[in-house]
Amino acid sequence: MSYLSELNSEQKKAVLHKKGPLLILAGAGAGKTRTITYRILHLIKGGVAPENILAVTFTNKTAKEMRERVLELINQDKTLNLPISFYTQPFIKTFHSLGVHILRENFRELKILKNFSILDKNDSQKIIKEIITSLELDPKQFEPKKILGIISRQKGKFVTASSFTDKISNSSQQGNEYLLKITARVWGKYEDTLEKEGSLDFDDLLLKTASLLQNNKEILKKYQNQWQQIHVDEYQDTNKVQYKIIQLLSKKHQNLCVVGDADQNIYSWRGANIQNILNFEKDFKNAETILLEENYRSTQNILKAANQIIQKNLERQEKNLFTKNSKGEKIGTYLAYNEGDEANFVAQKSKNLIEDEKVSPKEIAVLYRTNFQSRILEEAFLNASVPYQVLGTKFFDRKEIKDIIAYLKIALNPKDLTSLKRTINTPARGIGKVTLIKITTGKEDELSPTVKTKIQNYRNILNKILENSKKLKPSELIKLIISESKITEQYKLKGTEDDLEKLSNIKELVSLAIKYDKLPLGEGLEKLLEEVALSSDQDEIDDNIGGVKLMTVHSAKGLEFDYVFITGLEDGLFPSKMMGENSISKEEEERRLFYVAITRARKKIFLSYTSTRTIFGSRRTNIVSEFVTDIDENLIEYTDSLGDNISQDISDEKIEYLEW
DNA sequence: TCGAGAAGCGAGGGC
DNA sequence: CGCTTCTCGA
Repeated sequence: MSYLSELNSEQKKAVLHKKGPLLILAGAGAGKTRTITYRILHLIKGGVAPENILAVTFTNKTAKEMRERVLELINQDKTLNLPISFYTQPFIKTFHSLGVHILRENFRELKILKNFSILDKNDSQKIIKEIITSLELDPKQFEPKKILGIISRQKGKFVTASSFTDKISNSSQQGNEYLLKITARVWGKYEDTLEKEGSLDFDDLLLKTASLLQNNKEILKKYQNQWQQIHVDEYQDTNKVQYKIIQLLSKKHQNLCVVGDADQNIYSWRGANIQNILNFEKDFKNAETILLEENYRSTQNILKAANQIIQKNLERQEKNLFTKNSKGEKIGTYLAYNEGDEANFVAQKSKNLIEDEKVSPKEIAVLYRTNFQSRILEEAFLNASVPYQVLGTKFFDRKEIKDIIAYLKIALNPKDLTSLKRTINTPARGIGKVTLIKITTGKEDELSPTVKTKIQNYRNILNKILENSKKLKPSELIKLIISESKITEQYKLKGTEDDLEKLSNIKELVSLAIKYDKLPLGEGLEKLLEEVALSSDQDEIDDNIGGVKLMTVHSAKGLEFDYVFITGLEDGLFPSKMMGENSISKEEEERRLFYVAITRARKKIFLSYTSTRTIFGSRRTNIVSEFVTDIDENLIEYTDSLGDNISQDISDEKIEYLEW
């Protein structure tokens, strides 16, 4: 039982908990991953079959790490002699891939295509826009993004298109009544389109799973028996539908272990329902609650600052993180003239850390509230020749990659009109808008012979891909797509830097596909497309590249670094203040977001802010974020542009300094 | 149908 | 300021 000695008493309690609901409230850096993985090991050692264990996370990265860690623990354990194969592993997945798994296994019951396409947000938005136009409405007045946002939020609350229509006609809505009515109409058509195309959007992956489990006792029973021990990570970020899935699956055996931290609920805007974690003890009878408050990650100073920040929130479960780590360095702050100055400071300070203090670049993170802040930072890192990696420009979102993937998607799902539209004239084949309309509305005989030939050529390409999709391995199939579609030729013509990058991305796609080659034919392609659809920003992190990581605070959730820069700490930017959104709960969520940012750091934090910043081409004068002034003075030091402590010089003028 | 150039518009966080 | 959409001529 040596592994138990590696745990503190509370962690041990959680690991030893055998039956019934368990709520683990784990502060940042309190070892929750460790607790879950050890718990899974302990269950297996106690005789639970690995395949009866389910663990659900939010990102692929966490799922993958957890899976690897569990397998490692199992393999290390001398007393266990389990033949662990792919099919007898604990099932450790993200919510969305769990959904995909269940939906594919039950496609007949659901009357959906086995190889349904998964739409990303862009695809969905395009469809919404087309519908708005087709209803002879102005997409500028009824913004597709906004309407999709409403739909997505509703879907996350277990509302369907028809129940939404009922809901809005029954309620005496004020003001936005008209928008909601339009939304209901658009939504109905949107669902029709998805059904016709054999596609599901992100929300469907969860929503359809939940309703399947709710409406079909037999199927539910099967999964309840399959997964007798269920774990959920980041429980504070689950929405109503995810809650339902978990509640149904755990209903029979009642062995549900959820881990979370209400202070790190930062996704309410996409439906995360903080009540799920606050009400756990009410929802699941006889639940045991364990509090993990010892932090193993950060210095005392960092933790003190974090506690000071979060204590200002009213809606929270009282909890106080402590650490046995050393006091550590003070929190650095830098006041910049403008965003360029700020970026140079960050890049320069990083350079110093790397060169003078031998810090590994990958142990440094630069965080910001919004993605547009990354541009100038990236520029500064480039100029300073400091290796870096920007998260947020997803590989699978690049045009050249999406184009090739669209060909693949058609191979699996010929009804996928979204992918057809994407590929039919990529690369340019002289098939334009008018032709496309004629094809999709069945007026093909009206086309001229030359156009008909062009269409036929395109169809020949598709057929060839379709035939070969049953014979070739994923990477081979992609090579075939590239050669048949002649997609790379346009990039080979001029050979600009941009083109060369696209070509190398395409090469990378081929090598990325190789890892699916060893799976059974068909399944490999399926899994590849699943990765494409469900990959997240965090999954882009490549520790082999090893540069300084630049990312939003949201993407940094769950990660940790020795050195963390938190930039743009200006009132209105962070905390972000969007028009018409100044509720208390929004303010508290911004605060939680800052709390997440701070608790990423092990050794040292730098806070930076600028007195002027150019946004949308216009210059703005800022005042410092309340988050900076909320931290006790004696935890803070003031830094000059080289990162040297200048607190002494500045202490006299400090008040002015903070109030410009 | 295509591509260049002009014009207009919009700017949060993400599986 | 940068991206998308629109417009127009070839």
